[in-house]
Amino acid sequence: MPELPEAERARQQLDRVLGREIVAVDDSDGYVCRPHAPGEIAAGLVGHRFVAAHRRGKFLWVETDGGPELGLHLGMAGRIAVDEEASPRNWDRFAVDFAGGGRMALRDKRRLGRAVLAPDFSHVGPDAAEVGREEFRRRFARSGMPLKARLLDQGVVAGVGNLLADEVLWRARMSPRRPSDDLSTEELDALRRAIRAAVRDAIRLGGAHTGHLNPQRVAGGRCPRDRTPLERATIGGRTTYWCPVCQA
DNA sequence: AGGTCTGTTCAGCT
DNA sequence: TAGCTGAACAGACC
Repeated sequence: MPELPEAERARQQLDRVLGREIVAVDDSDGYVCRPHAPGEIAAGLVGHRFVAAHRRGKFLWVETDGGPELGLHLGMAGRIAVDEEASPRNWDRFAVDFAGGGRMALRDKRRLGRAVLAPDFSHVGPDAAEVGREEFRRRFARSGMPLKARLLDQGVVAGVGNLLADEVLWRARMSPRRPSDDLSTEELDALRRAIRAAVRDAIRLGGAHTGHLNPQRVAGGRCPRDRTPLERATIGGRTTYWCPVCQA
């Protein structure tokens, strides 16, 4: 389940194909490549070269030399495979072939990933690891949604998924149910620091599953701080674990 | 073997 | 319009 750390690893994979000439594109999966008709993405890319790979939150995009940008999203189970053998069961939902035989593929069992030409990121918030203090204060507290739901909204701050959200709230010692417009300026700053620390650690340690709380996100799980049995509920539409004592 | 769960995004509803 | 619900995907797991 890719979150920001996994998306960053994917971006680093895309760095490996910069400069290569695109000779063919498989955009035949009409669901992953929606709203494009088969052949549309290919027509936009063939003959060009990728020149830079970018990421904001979980959204990836690749610049080309004068052609349109290619947007990529890993969905829930996707990854970027560079110069790997084609997968035996057709899990390559989108692929680009380069001159000389190299290949870049969006490998995604679930088909929840996306490939799109000229992606629009106007509705995507600033990257969770980069967002500044003033901007975070301004954006985050504009709604009374529960903290958990607000963290998951990629239009507010981009890159926090379900596991990372629980980790952030545990670090910040805040209840996932608390209304977001209830936080003081000091608490908003503390929440932002928890986001940046959790994201930074997750990137360093290799993924969103590496947090302190994550091993306890199971039946019978306990708070890593005070050993209290964790609460479990659906908040913001997602399974949420938290400590009822230290996250009051 | 069938039912439930998984997570993200988006459409559609109130 | 803010906020919630369910659809979409298809495999993992019990």
